Amino acid sequence: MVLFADLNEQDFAQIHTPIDDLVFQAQAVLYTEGEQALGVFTLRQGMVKLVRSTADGRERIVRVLRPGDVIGLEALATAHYDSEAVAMSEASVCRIPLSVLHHLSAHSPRLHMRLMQKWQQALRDADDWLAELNFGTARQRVAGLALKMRDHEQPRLTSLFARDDMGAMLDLKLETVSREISALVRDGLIRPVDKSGRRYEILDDQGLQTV
Amino acid sequence: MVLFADLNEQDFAQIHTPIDDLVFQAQAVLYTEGEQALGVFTLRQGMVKLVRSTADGRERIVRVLRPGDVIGLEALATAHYDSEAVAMSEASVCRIPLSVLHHLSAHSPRLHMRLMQKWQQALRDADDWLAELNFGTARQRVAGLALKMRDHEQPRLTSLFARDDMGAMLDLKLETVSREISALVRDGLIRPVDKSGRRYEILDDQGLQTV
DNA sequence: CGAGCGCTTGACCGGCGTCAACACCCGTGG
DNA sequence: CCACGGGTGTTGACGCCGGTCAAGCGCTCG
Repeated sequence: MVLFADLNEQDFAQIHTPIDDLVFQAQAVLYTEGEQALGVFTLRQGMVKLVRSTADGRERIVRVLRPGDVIGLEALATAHYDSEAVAMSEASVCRIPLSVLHHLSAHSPRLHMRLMQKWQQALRDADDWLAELNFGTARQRVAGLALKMRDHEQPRLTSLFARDDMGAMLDLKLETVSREISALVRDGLIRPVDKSGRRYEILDDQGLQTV
Repeated sequence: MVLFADLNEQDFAQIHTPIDDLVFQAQAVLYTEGEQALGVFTLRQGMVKLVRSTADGRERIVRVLRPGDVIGLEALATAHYDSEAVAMSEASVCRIPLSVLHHLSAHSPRLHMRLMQKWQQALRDADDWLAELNFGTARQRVAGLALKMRDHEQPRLTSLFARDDMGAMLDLKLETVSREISALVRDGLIRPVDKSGRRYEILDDQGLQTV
């Protein structure tokens, strides 16, 4: 598993509470902003978006989590979730009770280390979203998102999202997103591989970076 | 201190490496992006900005740290800094060697808890900057920054920054920042308290939130 | 086959960027 | 003491990028 990969037998023996395997449908809500936390999730398959509502009611996607990421880490510190988590596709997760993590992080240096890496990665991701995807022209943002969402196994392919979701990630309107994607296709930087508008092939990643 | 507030004698006895008190002048660089990390800093006085450079050379301020915040937490996980840290005013800090934190976080549950709270706070801050300050119109962003930078002791007062720094925080040009501040003053929401353009009094915080 | 949803495209307009001039503060030197 | 110069903030004119409103297209599903 994501967090337990390098635990030894002694560590596992300390886990007395069951760890659930769960599957959420697309659009299902894992938890809501401010909700009392039961546990932390690790993501095995699918994608999950973290959504925040501003004081005046607008919704903002602050990050997208992919397989291997931890969902709701903040619950470890406060027992509440800071944002809403919504499955963007069918998502299979493990739910790990807070008690298990609190106990193990104090008694297993291996899990302790692993958790710290996850904190660091989450913070780095958050800063990346701000510095790379929410900075500059609409063209630059869309190009940046296409690069960030490259497939790990097949780096020539990338996954985009519903246009209004992309708008909420990049602080653009969905029409602008659509226009910029069309422009990237027209300029020969990417090419759609299906008719859904979600999967694209990257033809010129050098060009995408220097847009 | 920020991290050591609730340690007991036994914990302190485990600290064998000196912890330096340092003072940085305004504009001084605490560390640079990617640099090998010597330690983690806690901020006692002053303000520090975290700056990232994008692939194409633009500079982006991802967060501003204030007294009580930890600078360079990511070094705990990777021994490298993810961004550049620059003092915005004279800043006094403590530098805590990585070895001290690694040792204590494994042997003192109190520091362990404290560190986790700092990770959570840093992540929440990062998401706040994205969701509240980099979303919506120029007016909303400037108003949001004024609210976020309120003085803790005197909530009617707020500290702004050099206009180009504010631009790098909000993804606006400095002229736009200047115009929007002038507009907020003209509309009676804030009022300058000195001639430097840095300190303002908040006259209508309800109005600022609902801009 | 029609209804509905999401994506695309067009026309128009407003907000923000660009370029420029100017005001103000402060330190320096005649 | 005042003149000068540089740095920073403000304000104006104008153009372009992206938002708004609307129409149209293609896919999916009933």
